[in-house]
Amino acid sequence: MTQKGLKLFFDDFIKKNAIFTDKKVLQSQYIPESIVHRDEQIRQVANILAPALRVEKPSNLFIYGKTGTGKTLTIKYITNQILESAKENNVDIFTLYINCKLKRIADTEYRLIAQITRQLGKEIPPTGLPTDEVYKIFYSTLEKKKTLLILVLDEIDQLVKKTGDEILYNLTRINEELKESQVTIIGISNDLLFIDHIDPRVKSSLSEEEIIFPPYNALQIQSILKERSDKAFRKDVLEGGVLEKCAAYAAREHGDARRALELIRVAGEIAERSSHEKITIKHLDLAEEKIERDRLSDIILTQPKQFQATLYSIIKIGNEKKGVIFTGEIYELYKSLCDTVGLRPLTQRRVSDIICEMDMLGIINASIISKGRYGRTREISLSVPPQSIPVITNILEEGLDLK
DNA sequence: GTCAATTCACATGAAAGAGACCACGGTCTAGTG
DNA sequence: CTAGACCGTGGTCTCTTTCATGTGAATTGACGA
Repeated sequence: MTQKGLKLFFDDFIKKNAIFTDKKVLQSQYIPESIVHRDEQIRQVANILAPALRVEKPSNLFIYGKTGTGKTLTIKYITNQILESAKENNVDIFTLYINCKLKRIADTEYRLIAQITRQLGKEIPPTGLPTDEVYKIFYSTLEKKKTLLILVLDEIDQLVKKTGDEILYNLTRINEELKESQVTIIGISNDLLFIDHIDPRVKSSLSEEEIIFPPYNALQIQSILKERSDKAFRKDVLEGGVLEKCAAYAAREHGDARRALELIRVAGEIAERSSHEKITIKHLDLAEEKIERDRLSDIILTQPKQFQATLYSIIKIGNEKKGVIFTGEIYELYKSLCDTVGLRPLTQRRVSDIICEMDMLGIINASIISKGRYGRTREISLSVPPQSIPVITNILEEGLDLK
């Protein structure tokens, strides 16, 4: 494209009838003015948190629900509202929202406490201090504030899975240590069985109240999509059936509204880029493919070489022989691959874990089977759509310098 | 034929080590008046 | 005399290894009918 051509391109871009009117409505951080299909949950949460406005400590609260069922959205919405009323009535409330899954921010005990303290306005070095020192600093800054802190810990199950439930025990004991301030904890978890796996003492004090967010059904997702897309898109850009199909996709995945919104947004982007005036079902299919592909290459690129080598081995074996693959085969190929690439091979123990991680990430399907006399192993198959395999192979070969 | 013991090929768990990163306090060094 | 460089100690964090233990059904082999 010449430079003059570029100017034309941009001019053209502006003139063209944009598909979006307000794209951010479809992004996951967006908080709408009203939340549909969650009246009951909102009422319950509001009831539980309302005492805060009278400076009484609300009960700790635990919220369960699969991804994309509006947990985070609802909590953010309600805490915002509470803050507003608190401001009007001159009540001293502080709310903090922390996502425990964020890497290098709040995914260990130290980091979580440090992050909370930072948000309270006290700088804490990212490492180097003993953990109980950080606790002390946290207590004293909170004590100085003399406030009621509502602490929202999103994806708390991830944190506990990684670091153990000691941290929860410490958190629930905060109030015993504090005189001037109080803390209410709201835990949000995707894992419905999570609470059964933690220490009973912690359990009783942490989940004084429990609320479950059920998945949306296809109809509900449809109306959510309808409402958002009315704001996000220019009128009549959605071809008939697109919304319905999009909702159906998402309902299939345990009613994940976030996914549905992402899907329709990406479909819109694809349509816009290919200068279509309307979003069709074809765009939707393309969008689904693109999302999956982006997700995969994102995962692969951010993983260490060892992970890539293992995945490459799996793909290679999968190409050569149809059907299922076993851990032993992968490890053998992986070892020789390390030899050719000049990588120090990891132990089988570690590779076994890597395979398990891949399963979690949804790149492969692994299930443990026993072949009786012939041992016990994982039965592995790729769960990547076949058309993506060449793309992935390319990425891997590049990452591993195999060309 | 039946049934318990054996056996395979890993899975899974726990603990601990290596190496990167970092804060803190003490000591050394060079520059300044 | 003092600010800044430098060093040692002690801490966290991630990735990994080492060692130990667990596991489920095909196979084996003893046993009795």
